[in-house]
Amino acid sequence: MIEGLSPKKKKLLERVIDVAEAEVAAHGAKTLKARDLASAAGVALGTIYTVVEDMDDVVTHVNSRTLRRLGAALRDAVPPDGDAVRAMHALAAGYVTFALENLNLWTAIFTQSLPAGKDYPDWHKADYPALIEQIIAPLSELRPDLEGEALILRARTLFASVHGVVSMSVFGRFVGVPRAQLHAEVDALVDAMTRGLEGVAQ
Amino acid sequence: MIEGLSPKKKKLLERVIDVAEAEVAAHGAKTLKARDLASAAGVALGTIYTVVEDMDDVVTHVNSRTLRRLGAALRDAVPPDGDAVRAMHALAAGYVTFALENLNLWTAIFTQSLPAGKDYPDWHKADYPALIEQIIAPLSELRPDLEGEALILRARTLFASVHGVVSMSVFGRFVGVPRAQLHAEVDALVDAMTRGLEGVAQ
DNA sequence: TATAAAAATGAACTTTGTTCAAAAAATGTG
DNA sequence: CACATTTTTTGAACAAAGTTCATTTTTATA
Repeated sequence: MIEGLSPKKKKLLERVIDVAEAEVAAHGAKTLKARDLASAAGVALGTIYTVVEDMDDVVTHVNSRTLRRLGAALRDAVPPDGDAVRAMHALAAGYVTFALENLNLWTAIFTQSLPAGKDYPDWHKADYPALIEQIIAPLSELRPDLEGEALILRARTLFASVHGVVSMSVFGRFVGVPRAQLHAEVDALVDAMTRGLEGVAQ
Repeated sequence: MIEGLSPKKKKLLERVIDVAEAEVAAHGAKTLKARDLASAAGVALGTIYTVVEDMDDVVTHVNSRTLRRLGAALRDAVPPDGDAVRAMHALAAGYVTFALENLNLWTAIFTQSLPAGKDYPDWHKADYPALIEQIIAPLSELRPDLEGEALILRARTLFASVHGVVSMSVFGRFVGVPRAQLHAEVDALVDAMTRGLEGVAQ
């Protein structure tokens, strides 16, 4: 990522990501253009290719930033004193709020796709766990019988279901929950999941 | 869509969509190329623009087809004699199976996005309800207290949550449920939602 | 058959990502 | 400091790819 970059190049990379982030936040990842990046960063077209592999790489950097901010938001969301159910609701609400307040950046995370054969770099994958990390503790409390793999698996299901509701709503097409009812419906989902999880065998 | 098209053009449009569908199924929507479409359909480059607005229009046609096939699959999935819980599980399983058996086509539905300002045509939007239509009846049975808007709202939440789990798993990145456990986790989700829905006030 | 309308064509234009030989700047050395 | 060497920057050039449209070809009609 920033491995063997000189301080100067590091600065340039940061500047390029700054500019890209602003553009994605304003208009989405689809309208990112190499020429715009270059001129906004104050360098010639070819120069950005000395700190970045290609345009996907730029978006991946932006997405890593967003994932880290999302991770921090979720860490801050869960109250230190509440019980597990409270924590779950706080996390879900935090996720909804982050998505709504970072619409384009949040969307960019989940709509990028690399050409066949290319894989995401490790430094980017390292940011994925932020999505479910905070869920595991309260879930483990609600389901003391789940451990290790099974616990993580259920945390993933829980996250993905909430993500789906938010995603469908934000996406706007199809049959998403209207924005106004999003928080309420996600709460209902978390309630249902929590109770369901308590009562379900296995 | 096919409004005022001559029989000849209708044939051509069908051929173009056939070719596009095959390409999307094989390699995804990202690699669709106008020149490939034209040569595979046996016409010159410019000719496809006499039956199609642009490349997004082509993908939208393919997606409408897939939505209609998905709708049919879901209609066929629910057993005529089972109870509501059975129906829910059958629908969820049908959705998972369809997604897995139509990976690229199913993905194309949810990853397309039009440039700012453009909206999807009505003939495409008409295919959206297929996603939740079948859910409403069994849900109404499980929640006789929900009617009209509230019932539909909850159906959307239910669909979106299942979709999220499938989507995260198929997407492969992030923290999705491994393919092997997908059916089981979706079942668990539906169980939880069903029980939760039964017990939750409002 | 001659004329008009419809359809098909593909060259040309546009936009965009990416490369790379050349120029410029920075760094090191005697 | 002058020169050589390395590093960095540059932007013209190239390669897709989508889209348009004047021209040609085909079809329909009188």
